[in-house]
Amino acid sequence: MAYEKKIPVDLDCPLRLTMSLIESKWKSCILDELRSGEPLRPSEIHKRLPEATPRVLDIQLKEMVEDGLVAKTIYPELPPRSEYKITDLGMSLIPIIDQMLSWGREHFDIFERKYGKRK
Amino acid sequence: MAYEKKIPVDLDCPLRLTMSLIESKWKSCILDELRSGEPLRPSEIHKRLPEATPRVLDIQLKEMVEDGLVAKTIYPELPPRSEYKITDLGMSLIPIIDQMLSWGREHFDIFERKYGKRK
DNA sequence: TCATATACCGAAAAAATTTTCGGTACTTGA
DNA sequence: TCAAGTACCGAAAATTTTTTCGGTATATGA
Repeated sequence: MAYEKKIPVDLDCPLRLTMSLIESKWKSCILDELRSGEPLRPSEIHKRLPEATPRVLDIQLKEMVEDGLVAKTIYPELPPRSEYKITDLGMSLIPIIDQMLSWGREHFDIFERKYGKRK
Repeated sequence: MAYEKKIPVDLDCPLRLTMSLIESKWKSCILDELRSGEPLRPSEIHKRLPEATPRVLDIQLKEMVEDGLVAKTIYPELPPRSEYKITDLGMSLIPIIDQMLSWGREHFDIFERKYGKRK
């Protein structure tokens, strides 16, 4: 396989288990994009997260499918079409995503002051 | 400086801002250990998180101090003594830690079945 | 015909993170 | 005297994650 984590998830501690499912660079954002329940094509996800390379989205979506957070449907069409849809398990993480979103919005100014505007 | 992140926190998106403060390997666990408000010495934190090397705890605590999640007190004694205490800002992340803890406990069995017991 | 788009994958490079090891300096207890 | 503990830091190695680049295959529209 092209790319594989040594240990898929961390089973030692419930906190690290949860973290290991969402801690890589774009997974939490992908969950947020899929939260409506509407299935999205990879190119559409890339349009919504343009700073992520298509390759890394591909890799992380694959892991999320493996972990059961997202379901993939491949349509045997040409040109190829596939869709990713959040699962019930993935949806159960949305309250955590929500809390992180509102924490980030609430405390944004502290870090903007501290580390300055970027871009 | 010995070790420094290129970009301390990610200011582009509130979700990634929050994630960037806690996503490295032991930060969420450190917050959980400090949540009582009781200051802990580095050696004590290491005792509670024995799988983390003292070096990585040292590095991550330093970043957490820099980010304002933890406060450090150095006592000018010999042998040296220092203590880390969670700040109000760090404490405001505890509800997120709690949700991740209970999510992990709730869904532990799925991943144990899937990826097997380790250790 | 030819560029573009679709989805995906391999391989290598680059970057980031963590581990390992050793060293500082001083104390206490065996 | 000597091992162990305290906190910390530098440097290099190892590992993990992300980026970059190119390639597969086919269809559509200019």
